[in-house]
Amino acid sequence: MKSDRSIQTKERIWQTVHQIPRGKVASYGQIAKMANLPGYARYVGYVLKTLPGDSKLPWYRVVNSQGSISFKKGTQQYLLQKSILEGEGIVFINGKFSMREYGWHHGEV
DNA sequence: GTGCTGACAAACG
DNA sequence: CCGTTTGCCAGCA
Repeated sequence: MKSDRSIQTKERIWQTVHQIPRGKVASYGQIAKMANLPGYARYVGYVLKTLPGDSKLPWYRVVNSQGSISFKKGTQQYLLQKSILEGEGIVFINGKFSMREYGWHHGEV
């Protein structure tokens, strides 16, 4: 069995991602830290990757700490995430955006 | 158990 | 600013 702990861990990550307000983004490491799981940045990526297709989670608001999308540039996934974020008002310049401007801090809406 | 992988991140040069 | 190295950790073969 997949241990109850890992299940709750995933749910805490889902909850945290769910709280990211529209038009803002958060890094994998930041999500992990907020979910009280420092060091689990890569695991956050894994959790999002294995989300069920019908999930309503705003996975596209999770990006890397360098202010860019973690999918390989040019892939369908990269383009999808980029267009959704642009639709929420985020401006890309050479594949990057300002974390200082769009970064989310727990507590703000 | 062992070794490799990855939607990461920070430190180097 | 960019490519590389190192640290990280659960999943999976």
